[in-house]
Amino acid sequence: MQKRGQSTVSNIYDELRQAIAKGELREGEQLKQAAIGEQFGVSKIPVREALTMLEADGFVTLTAGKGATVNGLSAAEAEEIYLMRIGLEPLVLRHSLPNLSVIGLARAESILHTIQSLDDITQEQWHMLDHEFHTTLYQGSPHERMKRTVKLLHDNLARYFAIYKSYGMSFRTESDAEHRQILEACKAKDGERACAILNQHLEHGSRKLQTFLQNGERRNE
Amino acid sequence: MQKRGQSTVSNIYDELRQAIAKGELREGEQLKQAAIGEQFGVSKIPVREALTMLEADGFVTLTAGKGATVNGLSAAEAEEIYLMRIGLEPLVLRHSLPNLSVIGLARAESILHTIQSLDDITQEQWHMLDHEFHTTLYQGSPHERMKRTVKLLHDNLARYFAIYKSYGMSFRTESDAEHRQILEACKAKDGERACAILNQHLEHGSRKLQTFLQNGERRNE
DNA sequence: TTAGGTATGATGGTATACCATCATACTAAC
DNA sequence: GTTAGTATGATGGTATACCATCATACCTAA
Repeated sequence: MQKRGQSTVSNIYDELRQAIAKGELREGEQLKQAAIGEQFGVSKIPVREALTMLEADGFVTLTAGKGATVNGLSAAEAEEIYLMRIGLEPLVLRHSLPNLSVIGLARAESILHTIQSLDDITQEQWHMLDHEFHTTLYQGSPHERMKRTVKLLHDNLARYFAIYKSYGMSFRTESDAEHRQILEACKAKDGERACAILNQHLEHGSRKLQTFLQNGERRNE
Repeated sequence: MQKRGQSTVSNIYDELRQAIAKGELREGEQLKQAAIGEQFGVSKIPVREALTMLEADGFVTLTAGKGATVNGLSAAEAEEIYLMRIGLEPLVLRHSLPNLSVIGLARAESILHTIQSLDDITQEQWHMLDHEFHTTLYQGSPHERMKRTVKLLHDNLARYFAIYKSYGMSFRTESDAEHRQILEACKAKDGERACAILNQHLEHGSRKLQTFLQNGERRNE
């Protein structure tokens, strides 16, 4: 029953979350406890706990007597998530910067290199590396709660990135350029500047996503 | 967070959260599922779900094989919560302001009157009214996710306010004065100014709480 | 033919039961 | 007397079982 180290519940949680992020589970789809339990070879109990956690994290909605349904996506929600990122991430970065080690900066740099060296990169990979880059810069911050919230926001955004065939190469190059600028400011320990660019970076990301959400070609439908 | 009707689970969740907020359950205390279940006349299953939610909301920690323990309080966490409020609430207020109805403003004003008219007010009452005031001003915002997060932050802060015999009348009067200034700026639809004062208001709140956490007299211990 | 009601099946919610694990205490041996 | 090992009880985790509720489809009656 017990998979080494990881608990049953978090396994189910991870699998379901990935399935939702990848769009394998469509919006509005009902998640049936018995079916999921059978799929994982467990009973409904751990499934219910995983669903409860998914609700807390904003991926599904539990309605009494009707079970869990996958939350829908909307341009408004995407904008809101970016707004929260704008509110929180510059603060995290600013508090992280003084404690950011040379090693951390080097790791961030290597992530940027990885992104640029990979010519043919999937949307998923790119988004993961993007997340990794930001997270690395935040590692100096002692604010675990904020970082957890930020991670959740990134995870929720992943769904939006996933539903597009191509997110536009132009966006990526612009984004990567901003990443580099942020990194340079961090190296120079210029918190003011780093935050300003990060802010801009997020504003740009938000706007780009909005235009895609209005004009872009959906992957599923 | 979780509404899910007035189900058994949310009842347990609410009761436990209140008990934690009031300090009836001390930090580090182990929450035994069987005992809680018996107390509510239910089995462990709904209790476990309530505990899962409490963990998601930051009140307890679930460790595999050891159950749930009440999270500790720390000056660092209090500061972090205020930092998140500073990051988020001005944004919410700014987006709420254009949609804020006259009725909403009137309600906020009446809350201020209530606070000032009540001479002998408990810490709990004051904190609830404070929360109510802020929430009312945010009601014009369409950003449900942000508002949910902000509410969580307020709820977590409630624990810190609860552990002190008196939170200091001087703080309250200063805070109330700032409330009024915020309200006036909102009435004038001056978002810039309202946000600036709100920011200051939160900074002050954070600093006051910090000094109390370092010097204040604990209620329990 | 249509509408309404009932029956049946599916699904969610919760209690009971069982097992694994951890902590604690007691006993035995050095 | 102290320490280590084992046994027992407490507790958490999960499966099974049962019940309530909701949806759907079929049947009956107007």
